Amino acid sequence: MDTVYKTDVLPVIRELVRAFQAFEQYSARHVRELGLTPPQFDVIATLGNTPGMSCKELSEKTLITKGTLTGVIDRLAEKGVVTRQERPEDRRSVFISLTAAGEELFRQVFPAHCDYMHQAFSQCSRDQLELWSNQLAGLKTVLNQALEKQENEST
Amino acid sequence: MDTVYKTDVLPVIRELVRAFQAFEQYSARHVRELGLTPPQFDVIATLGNTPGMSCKELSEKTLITKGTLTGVIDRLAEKGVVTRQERPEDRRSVFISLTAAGEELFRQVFPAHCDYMHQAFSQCSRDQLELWSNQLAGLKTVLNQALEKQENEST
DNA sequence: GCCATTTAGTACTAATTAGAACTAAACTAA
DNA sequence: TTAGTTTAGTTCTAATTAGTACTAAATGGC
Repeated sequence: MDTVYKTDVLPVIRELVRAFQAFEQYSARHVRELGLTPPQFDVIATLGNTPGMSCKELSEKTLITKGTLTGVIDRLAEKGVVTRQERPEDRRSVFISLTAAGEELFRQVFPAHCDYMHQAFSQCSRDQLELWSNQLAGLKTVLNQALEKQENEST
Repeated sequence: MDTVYKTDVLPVIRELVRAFQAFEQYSARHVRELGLTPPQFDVIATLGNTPGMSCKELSEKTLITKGTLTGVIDRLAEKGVVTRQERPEDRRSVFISLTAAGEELFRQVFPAHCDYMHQAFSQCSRDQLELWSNQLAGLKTVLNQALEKQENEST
C-alpha cells in the first residue's frame, strides 16, 4: 500500500479537532449570550421555517442522538419553546414543532447568530469558502465510509 | 464588504461539524473497544513518551478544560494508569505522569489506534492529506482570530 | 390473522463538558 | 514587606453525551 503516508494522517485529525473546537468556542459564546445551549439553538434553528418534524428527523438533522434529544426537548418544552404532539398515523412517533413563542425566539436568535458567524469569515473569499466546504465534505465522506465498513464487519 | 458571501458560510460550518462527528464516531468506536473513553485515550496518548507534565500543559495539549480534566485524571488514577505528584518548585502545580502500567497500556493502545485511524485514509493520496491539514489549519486560524477578537471586545 | 422483527421514543447510567466559585500559592508593584 | 493581582487546580452545578435496556407500536412474512 503506497497511497497512505503515516506521517500525514495525524495532522489531518489534529487540525480537524482544533478547527472544530475553535468553531465550538466561537459559536457557543454567542449562543450562551442568547440564553440557550448549543444543542437547544440547533433544535430551534432546525425547526424554524418548518411545520415541525418527528424526533427521528430532528435527530438526523441536528446529529443529536435520540437519548440526548429527549432531554433537550424536555427543557425546551419547559421553556415553552416547543411542543410535542401525538401523531395519529404513527402512534410511536412524536411531532415536535415550535410554539408561537418559539417562532418569535427563532426570528430573533437565528439571524443574529448567522450574522455573528459571518463576522468570523468576513475576510474570506468565496473561493476559499467553497474550497473549505468541498474539502470538508470529502473528508466527511472518507470517515463515514470507514465507519460504515467497521459497522458491517462487526455483523 | 464584498468578500463575504452569506450563502457560502453555512455550508462550511455544516460540513465541519459533520466531518468532526464522523471522526468522533469512527474513532470512539475503537477507543471504547480498548476499554477507554475518548478523553482518557487522549490523556494517555499525550503523556506517552514524555516524562509527564502539569495539568495546565496537559489541558492545553488535549483541549480538555481544567475542570473536566480533574475528573478524567481522577478516573485514570483510580485505574492505576496515571499518578499525581507534588512539585516542590511550584506547590500550586501538579505533575501528572503515566505509571508503569500506564506506559504498558500506552504501548498497547496507541499504535493500535493509530493503525485503526490510518485504515480510514488508506485510499487517500499524500497530496490530499496535506491539502486537508493545510486547509483545516487555515480554517482553525480564522475561527481562533474571530474568537480572540470577541474576547478582546468584551473587556 | 399471527408471530418475529423492526422502529420510535423514553428511561437510565457513567462520563464528559464548560463555566463559575473557591483555595492556595506565586508574583508584582510600590 | 505587603497588599493586590494572577495562576493552578479542585469543587460544584446544569446540561449534554452515547450506549443500553425497555415499552409500545408498526411492519413483514407466512
